Formats: sequence, structure tokens, C-alpha cells
Amino acid sequence: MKSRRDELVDTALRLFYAQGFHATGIDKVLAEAGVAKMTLYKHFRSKDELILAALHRRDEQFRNWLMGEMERASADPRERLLAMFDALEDWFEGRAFKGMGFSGCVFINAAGEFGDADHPAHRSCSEHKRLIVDYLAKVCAEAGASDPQGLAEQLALLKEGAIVTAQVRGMPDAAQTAKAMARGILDAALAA
Amino acid sequence: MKSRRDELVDTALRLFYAQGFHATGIDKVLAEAGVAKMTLYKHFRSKDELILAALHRRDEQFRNWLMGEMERASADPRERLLAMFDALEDWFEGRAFKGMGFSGCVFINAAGEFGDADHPAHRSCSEHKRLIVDYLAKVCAEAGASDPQGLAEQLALLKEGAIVTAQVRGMPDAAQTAKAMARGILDAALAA
DNA sequence: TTATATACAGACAGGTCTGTCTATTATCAA
DNA sequence: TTGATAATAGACAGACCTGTCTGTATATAA
Repeated sequence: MKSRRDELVDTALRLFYAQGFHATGIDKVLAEAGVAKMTLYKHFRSKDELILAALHRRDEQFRNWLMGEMERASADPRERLLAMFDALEDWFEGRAFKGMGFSGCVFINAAGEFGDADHPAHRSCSEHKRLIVDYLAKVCAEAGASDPQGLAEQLALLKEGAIVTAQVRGMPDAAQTAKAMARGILDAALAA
Repeated sequence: MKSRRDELVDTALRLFYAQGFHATGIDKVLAEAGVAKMTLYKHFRSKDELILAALHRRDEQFRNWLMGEMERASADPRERLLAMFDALEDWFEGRAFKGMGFSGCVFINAAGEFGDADHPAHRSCSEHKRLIVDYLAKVCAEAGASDPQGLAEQLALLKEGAIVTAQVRGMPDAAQTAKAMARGILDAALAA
């Protein structure tokens, strides 16, 4: 059973993601979560703290989902890396997270709203992206890449490009465009 | 000499870009521009209209800059395409637009704040990205690509990925990562 | 039962936001 | 000079924002 705190964080994440951080008021979160204001301020010191909690939840949720999809797709590291882009396509098409249609990457959105690189929310976004690159590098190493870090950076860059293209231009097929490019990169990098 | 309207649009663009759209109040724009409130509301019906005007100005400014840099770099279409990523690096390092440090792409940021794809601001962002792809496709055609549109989509995706990586993770060298990938793509696509 | 912790509803203060209004000043052309 | 245009400062309304406070209800555990 979900605690009131979880209820708040889940609702906040959903609204922040769909409508933005500054555009979403505390009262809207409270009304949708069915929670009293004092309950929020007992669990969090401020809206900023709620924002950080929502980003933290999303980090776990998203990485668990992505790694799960990749590992479910294949046992072969190279295929796992390519499977990332199929997972992205599911996400872009709205099939990945129930109750949350695709509105781009909440971390890219947050980095835009909290432009100062030293802002805690911005740092949290940077950290999320780094963790994903770390995971990709691990899989690249398993695939026998000579420069797993560099290869992971390239694949991550393709992922970001696909997300932005899907969101800003409404082109979910950007996932397959990126996948085709990834195939070329992997062919070159893993042709030992 | 700059008109009051231009003063407003330039100031608004600078503040919206650095601090976000919802986080930037009209009063801040007015104070920085040194313009009275009624002057703003004589030129624009609402803040939303000012936002659209700022995005429109940025569209012209950015595309003029990018196309200028590419055409200045070389007369060879293939080299022009690669020069895009050197221009991006200048931008990421803060050398491109005076008075405006790098805070990502204002269109990506706006699409995040105005998540609804039907919102006029979001549509304006989509349009900007499309115009850039169109230009890239033209240069790809000049380079003799068999599928200039498809190639342009790939290069644009690399560009978006580099921008996001540079902003969210503070890695301006993402431009060179993208350039290396672009070279591989172009080698394959233009190997007639 | 009694004590304790948790959550509730709702009012409230103090600030900020957009957009409107009035009244005044500056500019420039006929 | 006269008249028209444009911009000014600054008050204002009404809405919304975050965060605090009071007083009440509920549930759990000793």
C-alpha cells in the first residue's frame, strides 16, 4: 500500500512531467493526490525538495525500465544495446509508463527550467544521464568494445537526439533513425 | 537604431533563454529593457505573444548564424556539413552569441515548458527544427547524397544529441563526439 | 482507556503574476 | 504653434503562488 509520501511524489512527478515545474502549483499536486497541505510540508521542507524527490523517483523508475527492457530483449550485449532504441520507440509511442504519456525527457525539461548548472535539480539531471552512460559502458565492455566509455557516449548521444526529435517535432520514428545509426557505429567499433 | 519593440523582444529572448519562460516575469523584462508596461501591451496582446515573438527572433538569429558559419567554413558541401559541429562547439563554449551564454536550445527548453504539441510555442519550436533539417537536406543534395532527406534527419539528430549532452551534462566536447559520428555517416552515404 | 502520531480541512499572510487604467511627458510633423 | 503619436511612471485589480497556522479527526499501540 502506498504511503502518503509516495502518493505525493508520484502525483508531483506526473504533473511536473506533463506541465512543467514552474507551471505546476503545489495546490494542484495536493488536489490530485488527495493530500492535505500540512502533510506535504511535514514530508518536505519546500516545493524544491518535492521536485528533487520527484526527479529521484523518475531516475529509479526510468533506469529500471530501460535496463529491464534491454536485458529482456537479448542476452547478447550488442543486441541489448540496439534494443535500447526499440524501448525508446515504445516510450515515444506512449506504451512504456502507464498514466504518463510521452512529453520528452523530464531531466532535459528540468535542465531547461533550472538552467543554472549548480542548481540541485540541474545536478540531479546531470547525474541521471551519467548513470545511464555508465550502464551503457558496462554493456559495451561486455560486447568487447576497445573503448567502452567512448562508445557509450556515442550511443547516449544518439538516445538524446532521438528523444528531442520525438518530442519537439512529434516524430516517434526518430528511435529507428537512431537505431540505424547505432548499428553502423557498433559494426565499426566491434569489428575486432 | 533599435525600436522599443526590438528592445523588448531582445531582452525577453535573453531572459527567457537564461531563466525559462514561466520563471521570467513581465516586470523583469520591462525593467531590463527600460520600457514601460503600457508600451509592451501596445505592441503585444499578452505575454504569450511576446514569447512567440522572442522565439521567432531566435529562429532567424540562430539559423542565420548557423548557415553563415557553415558557408564561411568551406565551399564543399561535405565540409560544410561537418563544419556545423565546429559551429556548435563555439556555441557550447559561449563564443557564438554575445550577451547570451549557452543554456541549451531555447526551442528544446520551450517545448519542455509548453508540453502540449498544439501550443503555439511548441509548434514554433517544431517549425524551427524543420527549417534546419530542410537546409541540411539542401546541402546533402549538393553533396550528392542519394537520400538527402534521410541523411539530413540523421545529422539533425546528432545535432540535437550534442546540444542536450552539452547542456545537461556540461560537456561542450559533445560537439566533437557528434562530428566524429557524422564523419562516419557521411563516408558511408557519400561513398558513391 | 489513554497517549501518541498522523492526517485532515481550511483560513491566512505575504508575495508575485498578468493585464488595465490614468495622468503626464516627450517627439515630431504640419 | 498646434495637434497627433508614442512613451513614460505608477497605481491598481484580481488571480495565483508558497508556506504557516489552527483546530479537528482518525488510527494505532501501550
